[in-house]
Amino acid sequence: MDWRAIKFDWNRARAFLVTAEEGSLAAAARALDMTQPTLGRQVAALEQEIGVDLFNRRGRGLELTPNGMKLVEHVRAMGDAANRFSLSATGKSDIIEGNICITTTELLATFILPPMIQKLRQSEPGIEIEIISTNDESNLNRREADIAIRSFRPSQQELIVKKLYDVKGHLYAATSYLQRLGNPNSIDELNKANFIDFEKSGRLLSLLNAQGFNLSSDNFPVITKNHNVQWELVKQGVAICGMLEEIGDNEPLVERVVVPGLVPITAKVWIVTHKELRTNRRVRRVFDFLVSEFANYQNKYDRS
Amino acid sequence: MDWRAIKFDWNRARAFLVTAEEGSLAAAARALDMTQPTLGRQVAALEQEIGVDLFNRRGRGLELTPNGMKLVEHVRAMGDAANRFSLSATGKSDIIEGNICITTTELLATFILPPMIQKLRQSEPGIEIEIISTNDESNLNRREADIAIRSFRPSQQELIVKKLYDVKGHLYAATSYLQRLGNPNSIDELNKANFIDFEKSGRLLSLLNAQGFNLSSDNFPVITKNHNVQWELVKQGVAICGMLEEIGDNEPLVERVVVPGLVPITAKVWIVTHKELRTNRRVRRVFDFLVSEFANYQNKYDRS
DNA sequence: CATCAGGTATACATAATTGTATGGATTGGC
DNA sequence: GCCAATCCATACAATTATGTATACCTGATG
Repeated sequence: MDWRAIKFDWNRARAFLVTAEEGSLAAAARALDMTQPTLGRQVAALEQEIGVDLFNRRGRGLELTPNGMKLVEHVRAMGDAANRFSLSATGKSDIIEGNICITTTELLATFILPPMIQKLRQSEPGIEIEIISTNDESNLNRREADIAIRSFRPSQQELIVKKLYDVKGHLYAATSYLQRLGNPNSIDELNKANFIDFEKSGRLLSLLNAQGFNLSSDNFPVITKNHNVQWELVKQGVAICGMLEEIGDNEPLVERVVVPGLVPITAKVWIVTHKELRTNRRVRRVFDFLVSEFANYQNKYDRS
Repeated sequence: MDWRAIKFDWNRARAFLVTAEEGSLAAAARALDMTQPTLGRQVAALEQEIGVDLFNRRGRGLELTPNGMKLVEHVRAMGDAANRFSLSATGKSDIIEGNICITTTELLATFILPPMIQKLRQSEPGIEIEIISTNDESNLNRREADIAIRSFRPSQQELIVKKLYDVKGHLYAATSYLQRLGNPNSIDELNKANFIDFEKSGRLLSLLNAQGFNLSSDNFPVITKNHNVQWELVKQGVAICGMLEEIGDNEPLVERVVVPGLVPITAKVWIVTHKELRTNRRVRRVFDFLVSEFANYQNKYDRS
């Protein structure tokens, strides 16, 4: 067999791929933990090697040429295969030391995960933990994380999913704020209150209106995706927001908003990992640990 | 987007792939024009990076571990994509300078191609030519060559095929050898002659027996795939072999074996290139040049 | 059982790649 | 129309990967 077509520097293909996807050399360099000159040189070397202009240098970032757009398909295929390789390789590794990346919501990352991670670090000092706190869905097939903890069952195939616990939440407000509202005693009275939503589309809005509220966007003067910010605003008496029962009940500055007809918010929390990774000792250790910790957490809370 | 899974050194994946396919680090190094220590270090680094043993070091060569066998599937996919990338990239290149690899039979490479290449080199000094002279079928999809000139239509898809010329051949023998045989005048008399075949399976044998000969393997005391060797043996009066009409007729040491009922050997010669390469200026230049040269060649010979 | 061919691993010098620092250029906002 | 931010290209130093030479190992062969 001959390998003429394979002799080229594959790292240059990688540089091409990431640069094309990220849109600029600088962004690609950040993504790959390299420097912009390095990426620039790799891409330039690839262009010279194959004799094809891949990008048009524009003031702001780079732009794929028509040829580049066709060729990026192939390096994307390489990247997909590289992903599968990496995924499968990690699954077959049996060394316990190393990095584990967990992605979860800001709520869980802030209020629930930290003590668990502390405990895990003590029992497994060789495992380094990286937590990506984002409310965006992440793609485990691309190994954006090893383990995800989400409040929905992911749609992707090839994943292992397990229910962690049933989360229960309520509306909370600062005592001072409720007093200012005149201690509302019905849903109707709450219709003039202010709430904090995650996004303009109004997730909380539609949830509450489904329960008999009659809210409009006027009731949501503050919008932030960041749960911590939400919570601080509520503690300061700015508005009302939803919060996990166990967190809200333990915060002295706030109290549950209790009116007839208002039912608790419930959701399920799932832990997810890629099928391939389940066979990795390190991933399995963390996965099982979290499952067990969340079981303890739920039991402890249910009893109290 | 995150690129955790893609950050690893892709050249190490390439080293893994070629080593697995070739069976040893040394062979892989030869295939990639690198040195064995380099390949060894790359593979070792990959093994350490992913924490998986890919090969068992054995005295003679390396042997894939079970994990390695599974993982090589993915790097093979990377390699296939790399192939497609390379193929497509070369097709989109518009620089005329560079290397072109032509594979053809020993016969054509020795007797017909050289003057054409000489002429091409003069008109296109920027194009470097590499000629692979082998009677084995080569795989253009894997870019073992850019252009192939063969006496059969290749079965592979994605190829561009064009008939170059009709080749005519005869049996030739040294005058001295024919005298020793008593200047045979019939096929029957030739049945006691010696011939030279390409391989043990007996391509020439079956060809001649189909024409009324009654030959066995005893008639083929010398077997060599190498046409040059065949031809030299014939000139020395060792045996009879087939040869292109225009070459044989111009060789004073030999003469056509002419007996009643013996018909010329005919075949078609095809030029082949990959579809993607046809759009490459360099390949197209050489391709078109060869088509035109072979047309001239056939005309010139037909008139004489 | 000795020899030889082919293969792998290591030491060291060399070559190539990478990072740092910096200049120049373009875009978007005020 | 200017300023700030962002990005690309280049010079030089530091790091890293590579090749050469060589020792050592294994399996085939006579």
